[in-house]
Amino acid sequence: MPQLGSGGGDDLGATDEMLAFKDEGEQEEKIPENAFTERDLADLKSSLVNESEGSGSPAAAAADAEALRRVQDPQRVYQEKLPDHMDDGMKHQDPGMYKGSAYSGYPFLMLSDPYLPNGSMSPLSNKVPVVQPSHGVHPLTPLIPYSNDHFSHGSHSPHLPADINQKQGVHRPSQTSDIPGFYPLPPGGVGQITPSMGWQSQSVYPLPSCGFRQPYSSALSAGASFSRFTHPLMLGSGMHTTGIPHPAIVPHSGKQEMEHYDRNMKPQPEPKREKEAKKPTIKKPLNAFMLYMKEMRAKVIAECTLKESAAINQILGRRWHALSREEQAKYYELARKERQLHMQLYPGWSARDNYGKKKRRTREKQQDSSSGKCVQPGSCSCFPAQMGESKAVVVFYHVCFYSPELNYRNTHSLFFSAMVN
DNA sequence: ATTCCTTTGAAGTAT
DNA sequence: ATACTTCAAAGGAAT
Repeated sequence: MPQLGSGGGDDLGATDEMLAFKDEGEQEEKIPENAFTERDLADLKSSLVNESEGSGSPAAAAADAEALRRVQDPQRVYQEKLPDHMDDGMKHQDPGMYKGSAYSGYPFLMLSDPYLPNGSMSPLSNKVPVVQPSHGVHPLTPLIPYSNDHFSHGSHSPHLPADINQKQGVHRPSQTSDIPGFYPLPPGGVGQITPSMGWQSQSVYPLPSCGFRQPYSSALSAGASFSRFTHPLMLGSGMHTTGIPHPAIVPHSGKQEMEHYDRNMKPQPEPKREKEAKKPTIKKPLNAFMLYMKEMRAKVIAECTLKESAAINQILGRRWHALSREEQAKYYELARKERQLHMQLYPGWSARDNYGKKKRRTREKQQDSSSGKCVQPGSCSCFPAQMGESKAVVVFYHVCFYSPELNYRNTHSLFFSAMVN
């Protein structure tokens, strides 16, 4: 049986990479996993103050921008340094977005230019192992679903094809034979989830925020919450087609549909078409960082007075980078299993299925601002021009820059010319 | 009521 | 092959 972390032939895990961030200036010293540094707080609070103090004046706006830049520098530094510290095969994301700002020292005058495909289920779906899927489990705590006990006792299930074709003609990454090992089916098909042993028993999902106000032990709370807390989604439509509720399945678009599902089977006089349109959405499996956030968010909230998720997430991002390889490996492994389980449960599902379900103003903004084609940064055109009786060589630059810190994109044209007789 | 913000990673699309 | 985009969670803030 394939071993965890063997990596051999595991396409799914191929993208699980470790990050080693050990050389980021001030963060060189490793931040203990459970220690919320005062610097985190200070940074965050100062950033919040800076943001809130902004006024409409240009000077203040500049100050805000600078403050924002300072606050976000750590992340940018990480991004910039990422390639230097990636392990083999590490994917580098959005490098361009975080490259040095074009602001500094700009020497020129600038002329601004204005899972349930068709309801079909794989045969696997009726054979969901009892092992709690990671979706339903607080990923950190228990790790229970992924404990060695579960894996080591698993027998290779004949029900699970080594390679699942998820969509017609679409070859998804091969399911490796270790999947059954992760989610073993007890001999004799005992592994089927019964209505009483489904996702309800797991509380991956956050307790009410007030529950985090007290000193918090993730292991304790998560473990203790197994039977006491039920994810709200599970009350409604978070059901797998097998009848197995799964946190990844949520009503298509939030509360309204939730209400629809919550009304305990009351027949809703809806047009058939509308009903079809409201198929529950199968969420993406959580990646390593998301799993980490789920676990650590509560701690961070408990350790500071911050509530804003954006601020919390900044801290979590920094702490994530401060984790050791081993610590991160734990989450990468969890995430890998999440994906594997997700693939088993929703063989035909694709992340694309959820595309376009979020309306984003930023997307529109970006499209607007980039609608005037962003010329290749640094591109230069040089052409002779006729100016009266003289000729001029005009060098024309289009400089396109984008500042992620300021969420500002602009294209500038600049030129200089030399008269040639 | 809806979207934004903010993070990283996976997976999708576009070139 | 590479670059870029979208979404996953969270919840206060902004629209």
